[in-house]
Amino acid sequence: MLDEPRFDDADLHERVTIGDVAERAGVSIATVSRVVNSRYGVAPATFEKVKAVIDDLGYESSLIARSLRSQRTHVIGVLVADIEPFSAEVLKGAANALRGGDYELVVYSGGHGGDHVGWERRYVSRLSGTLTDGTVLVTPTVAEVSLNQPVVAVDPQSSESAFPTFASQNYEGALTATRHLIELGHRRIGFLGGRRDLESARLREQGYRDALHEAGIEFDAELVLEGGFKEATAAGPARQLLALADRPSAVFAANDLSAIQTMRTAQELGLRVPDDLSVIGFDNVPESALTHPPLTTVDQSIQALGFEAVRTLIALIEQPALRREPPSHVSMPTKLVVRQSTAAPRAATA
Amino acid sequence: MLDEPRFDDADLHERVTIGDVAERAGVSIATVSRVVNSRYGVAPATFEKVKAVIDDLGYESSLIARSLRSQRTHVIGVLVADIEPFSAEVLKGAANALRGGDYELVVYSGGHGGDHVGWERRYVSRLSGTLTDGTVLVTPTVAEVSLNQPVVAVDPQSSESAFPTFASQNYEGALTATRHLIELGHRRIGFLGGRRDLESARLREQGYRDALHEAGIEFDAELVLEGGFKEATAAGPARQLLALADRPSAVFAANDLSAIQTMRTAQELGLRVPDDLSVIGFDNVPESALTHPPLTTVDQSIQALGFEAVRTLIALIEQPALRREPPSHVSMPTKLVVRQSTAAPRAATA
DNA sequence: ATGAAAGCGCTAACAT
DNA sequence: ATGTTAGCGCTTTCAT
Repeated sequence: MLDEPRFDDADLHERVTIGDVAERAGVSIATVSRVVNSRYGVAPATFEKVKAVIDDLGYESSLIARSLRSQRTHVIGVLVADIEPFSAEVLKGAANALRGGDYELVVYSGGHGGDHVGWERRYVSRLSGTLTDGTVLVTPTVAEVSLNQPVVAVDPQSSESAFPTFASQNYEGALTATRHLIELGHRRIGFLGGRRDLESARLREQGYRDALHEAGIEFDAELVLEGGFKEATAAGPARQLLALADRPSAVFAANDLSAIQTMRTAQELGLRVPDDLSVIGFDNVPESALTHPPLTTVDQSIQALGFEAVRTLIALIEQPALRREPPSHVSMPTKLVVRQSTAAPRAATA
Repeated sequence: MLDEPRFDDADLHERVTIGDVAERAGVSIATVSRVVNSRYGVAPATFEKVKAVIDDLGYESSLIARSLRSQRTHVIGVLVADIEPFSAEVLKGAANALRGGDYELVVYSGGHGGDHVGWERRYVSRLSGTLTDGTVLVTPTVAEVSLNQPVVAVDPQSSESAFPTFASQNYEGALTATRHLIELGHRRIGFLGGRRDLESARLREQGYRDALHEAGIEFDAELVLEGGFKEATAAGPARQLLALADRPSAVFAANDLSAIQTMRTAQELGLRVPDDLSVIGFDNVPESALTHPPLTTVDQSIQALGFEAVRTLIALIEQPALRREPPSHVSMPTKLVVRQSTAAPRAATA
């Protein structure tokens, strides 16, 4: 029982290397390596002796040193720009796909919130061919990444890409969301768009436009702003939308985060949701249920996206022949989740 | 525009190494390294020339190779047993602390859900001294990890540990949760505990016991089971609790995941929540608002835990002198969040 | 100002 | 069966 615990030099043990083990066991480094990797050609007695020393010293091979030399690391990399509700759900799905298997997961996130186009190119080349056996790109800012190992993307730039992609039926989901508002009687519907470089953002906008069109509602460019998918970037456009002289009675935000920000902005402006303003989001991240009122949104199975992406990646890693096949482009269904942030407009029955 | 995109050899570009740059620029590897790391002693003309080649070739230094040689990597490691709602919130907080700074984040998760005691010892030694400048341990299974670089822990084994720890006021939170049930009129209250090796689990059980005691309710060992904090491990104990001849009218689950599992089990057994059974959780992960009915729970600021842990870790990395100070043990307040899974017991007013 | 060379911890040929 | 050796891509002395 330590009286006054301290992080002092006694705790700063030097790392035990393969050389330490070799020396102590009286064998060569190569032999230790063989034991560690259960290679053939080690005498049972030597094997046991080395194993004992390994246990004794508490040796663990350095993944980094090993990955520098050998091909397979049994590590899957996931590259995210930031850890926020959407990517966190992807990660949960990815972790789920790995459970029980013999792959480990390394998530790499830049500290800059991915505000730099091409960040993943940088990270991919910094990590791959080395640490990981394959990489999952989440909402990448580039459509192509050249790499000497398998890559798949979740919520890609384009589903025409050269590697497998995993997305939801964004167009259909956006149609459904907008129709929901129209059916409630809204005619003046704002759209707070996402990152235009992502296919998902483009398709959601198209769904919005087409739903208006089929309902005979004229498109008004004033009502369409880009919110960038993040709370910080959505704040300005949301305010702009709600400050309009002829304010929309409803806003379809291209993801939950910007929908949540829209609700916050509405509140700041003294607008009540859904009485004065209906808000609908997209994603159905868990956070969307925590708002007041709870957010109506379009559910996409984000975890399933991450799950399938990892499954496919592992298949690609283990069966190189598959890499010659045309890449699959998975598109998953969405579902309207009606909660309490949408209602009929106050003044109208339209 | 590719007609039928394929992942073929043309895409499998070899990694550009420092040697490629050196060769192309007609300088030595050492010089390129100096340019990359902005070291002194490079002629302006050489500097520019090399920089041009770097841009041209799209060279990025390998983090792995670099970390093998040099001390500082500007990467923070977070070790989690699995990516589930709790750890995901910690990660969001950690990412938040890194935003705008010049550290990057690597999350390492074993594929085995951390079902192996001491897994983090393994991962710490596999990664550290190399890839990362410091490590955040999340819900570790060991109290001490010896390492030649700073370590901090979130939701530790013990807040007596030799490194800084970050936890919530688990005892107080559990008191509050149990009192809430008692105030509603419950007398027969089950407790679905967590991983006993974690201090949080032990404190929550103590809070439960003490709240019963102060209310003059006799402790019944039959009503206390260990649920292991995960849905899979909680299922059995939850069923056992609800199948009791003298079934509890309320259950306090030691975290939200086991509370959610308890609600699910109740439903399977035909029990309505909260009419036939009240359920209260602990954590307030976003998922807790998604249940039917929404879960009453004790909120802990999980993201803040992750945030502060990273902040402290960075301070420890950048100011080695701090490592000689006694480690801080942060304890954050909790808050009861009453939603709809708790109510007065049906038959009694107690 | 620049290059040659050693070496970080490890694996994989190649010897023996 | 085991050891020797050559790197993996990089940083860092130490020469020049």
